[in-house]
Amino acid sequence: MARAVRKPRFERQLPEVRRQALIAATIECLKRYGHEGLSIRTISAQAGVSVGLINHHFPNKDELVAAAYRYFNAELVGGMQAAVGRARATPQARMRAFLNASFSAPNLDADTLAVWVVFWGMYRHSRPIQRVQRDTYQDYVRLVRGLLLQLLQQANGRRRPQRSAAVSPAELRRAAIGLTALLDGLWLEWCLAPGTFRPAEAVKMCEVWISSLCEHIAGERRR
Amino acid sequence: MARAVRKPRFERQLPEVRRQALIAATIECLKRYGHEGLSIRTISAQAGVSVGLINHHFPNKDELVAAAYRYFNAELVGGMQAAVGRARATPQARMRAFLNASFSAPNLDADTLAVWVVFWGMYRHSRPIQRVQRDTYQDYVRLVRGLLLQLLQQANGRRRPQRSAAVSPAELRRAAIGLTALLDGLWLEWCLAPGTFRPAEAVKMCEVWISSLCEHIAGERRR
DNA sequence: GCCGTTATTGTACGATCGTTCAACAACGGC
DNA sequence: GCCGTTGTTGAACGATCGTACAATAACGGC
Repeated sequence: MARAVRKPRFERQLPEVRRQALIAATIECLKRYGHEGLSIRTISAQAGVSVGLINHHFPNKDELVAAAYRYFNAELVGGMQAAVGRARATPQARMRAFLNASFSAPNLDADTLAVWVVFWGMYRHSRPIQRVQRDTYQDYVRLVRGLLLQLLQQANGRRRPQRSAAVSPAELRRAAIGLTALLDGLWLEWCLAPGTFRPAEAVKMCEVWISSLCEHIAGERRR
Repeated sequence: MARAVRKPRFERQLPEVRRQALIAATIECLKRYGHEGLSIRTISAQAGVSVGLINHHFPNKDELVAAAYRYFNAELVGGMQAAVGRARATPQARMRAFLNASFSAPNLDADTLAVWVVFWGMYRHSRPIQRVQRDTYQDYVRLVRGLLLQLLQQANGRRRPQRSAAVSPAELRRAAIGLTALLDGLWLEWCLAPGTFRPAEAVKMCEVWISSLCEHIAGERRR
């Protein structure tokens, strides 16, 4: 009888790989069990490792959660940037790609909202979470402002082709605030009650809002 | 020497009074410590009572938290209705009162947002919280739709005074979805970063959005 | 095939959690 | 002033939490 091949009790992984697996397990636990899923034992069971391993790769639980938050943020912003990058190079097409990505999976999902909400709930009392927020939020703001700036400059240029198509920082600021609010609000509403409207309606509402914004700014300029 | 007046070790309260005090303490703990403030010991300390008293007035912690959520919701909706009730009886004045109340204390407050966020985080996994949400959210929706209906009917009536000023349910539905989204989004943004714009700007943005909505609907009708 | 490195395990510890419950005491009724 | 009702206390319980740590074993280098 051939000697049985002894199966290893566990498999060693590169720290980088294991860290990422633990981060993924953390997010999965948040989706499944909400805030109560954020325990060392729940996460390690989800990842298929022992309780002690987490503290070998992360100094403590807060840092693991912060790393998961960082990854979650990066996934969102990265997905958005990629969607915009795949679109045609016109301001309209880029903005439409951004809106479509905002109102489709994996962003438009009740599980995803649940994860965000738990992270937000920690924001005020967790230093690591605050650090991640500060680092990553700027990327998102830059993306939105960039898309809006292109659109507004074009709208200005069409109305006043002979002059500079500059858009004032104040105008851009207000436009970004408004669009972000409408976007987040619609996204929130849909995730909380998915049946009440279709994602395409949300995209349409944002586009209507943007176009009326372009007209308004151009109108102000002509005075 | 006069006999010292023995000070009572504690004061008995009517169950109604004590329950309300425990609810207030729960909300206060949420404001101060976030999700981690939601422990029996933290809450009882905040209320100045012993750990055992909570389970004398509430069957368990979840029911106390749900009662706090119910109270928090009722405070919001009640405050809004009162603000609208104090306004002049014109649709514009009522809507403006609603918007002003939305973008001022106690609603527009980072502490308040923190409390909401913790409640939202429990929504998917706590039956009692779901029950409260179902009971109270309808009141808010009814208020917003009522205010919008008045405005839209008036806008319709002015454009077509000779005919019925009816507003289709589909139009009202879309209007309510959009206004709620813009409102919530702006409210969220302000609470997260209070410095970026003034509350009055938020009110103005909502009013601009509503007026363009009125024009749009009236325009559709004229075709 | 042995060895050193280190990823991994699993027990153990102290703290804190929600809940229970017997004892206590405040206060109204008489 | 005594009594019954019951709001209130605080110790105790078992469960679960995050973390520490010594033992283990997988795997690459030689």
